Amino acid sequence: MKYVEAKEELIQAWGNLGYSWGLNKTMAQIHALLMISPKPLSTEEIMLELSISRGNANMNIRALLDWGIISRILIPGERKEFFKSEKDIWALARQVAKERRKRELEPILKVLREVNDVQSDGSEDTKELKRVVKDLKNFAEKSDGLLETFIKSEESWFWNVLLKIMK
Amino acid sequence: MKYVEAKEELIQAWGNLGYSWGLNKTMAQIHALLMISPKPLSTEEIMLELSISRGNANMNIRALLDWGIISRILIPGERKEFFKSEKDIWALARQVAKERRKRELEPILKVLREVNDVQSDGSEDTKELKRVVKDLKNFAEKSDGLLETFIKSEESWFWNVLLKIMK
DNA sequence: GGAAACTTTCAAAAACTATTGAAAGTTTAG
DNA sequence: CTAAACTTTCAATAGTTTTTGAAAGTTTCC
Repeated sequence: MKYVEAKEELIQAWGNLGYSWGLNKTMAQIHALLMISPKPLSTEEIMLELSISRGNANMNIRALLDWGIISRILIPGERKEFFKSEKDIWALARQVAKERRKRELEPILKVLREVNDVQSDGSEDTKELKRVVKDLKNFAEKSDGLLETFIKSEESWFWNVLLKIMK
Repeated sequence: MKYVEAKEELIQAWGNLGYSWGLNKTMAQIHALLMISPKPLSTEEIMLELSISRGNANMNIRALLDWGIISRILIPGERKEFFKSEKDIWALARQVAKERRKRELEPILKVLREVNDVQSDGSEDTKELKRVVKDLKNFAEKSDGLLETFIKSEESWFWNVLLKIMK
């Protein structure tokens, strides 16, 4: 397989995966492009490589900065801003986990805690609801704890533990 | 908090979480409704409770069946079909993990394996690409293994192991 | 100051996804 | 066989998200 072909396939595939991680398509593609680029790229270069508009590039670059998975680079003697991606996939995964925890898990935990003290009127419906909420809450809290551990962990330590589990 | 209020909040919140797990909004809401219902519901009842159309109800029920997270129930003496959800959240999480592994992780692994044998022409770009692909592949394969273990594991065993990790 | 280089914004357009509901299809009971 | 009960389909519509690009804003340099 040729370089250009491989590059395109990879951007495509990473775009899809990023999408299922909660980024949007363009965000994920910009990230993929920066991942495989040996040097930082400017907005201009990103627009050109991915054939996207200036506005689109700008917005998604900002979103990536916001998620903390790419960073702004100032090159001496250049007026443009350049961007580079965190190349360590482990760090990236941790960052994504952190964002998603904040954006997704925390809101549902809040609701579960509220709903938890629904008035029990003794009916089947209420009983079932209470049971389900209890289970969900338990599950969500355990997941939250696990995520927290993951986010704070060291790569080698984590994989070693998992290796043991997977045996 | 009153029952009806709690029910609505929960359907809403579960709808959002389901969405971030890869279901769509209505799918997730139908699932939430079935989760908290003590008895199986018919399409009619689902339509009514969620104020959605027949077609929409039908399609999303089918999608849930497809994901394997709800099941069809035949009640003797009734001609309608009824549906109930898997109530064990652990089993549900495992099922979702299984589907997403199939839908998301497998395709990218395939691409990574293909892209892996790009011709190295000695340039910086090619070197960087190879490096990134190697890392991604390593990460994706480890994740795949972990997911596999999770999908096949027993609840109590899994949480016990994780509890130990999290200390 | 003012012009060039660059970044940000945002309303409009395009692309994509979800929903409706009526019609067609299927199954069951008598 | 036929009517009633129920399920499925799908073209049209509604709703949401993404993208565009031109204009406005900002920074830098002489």
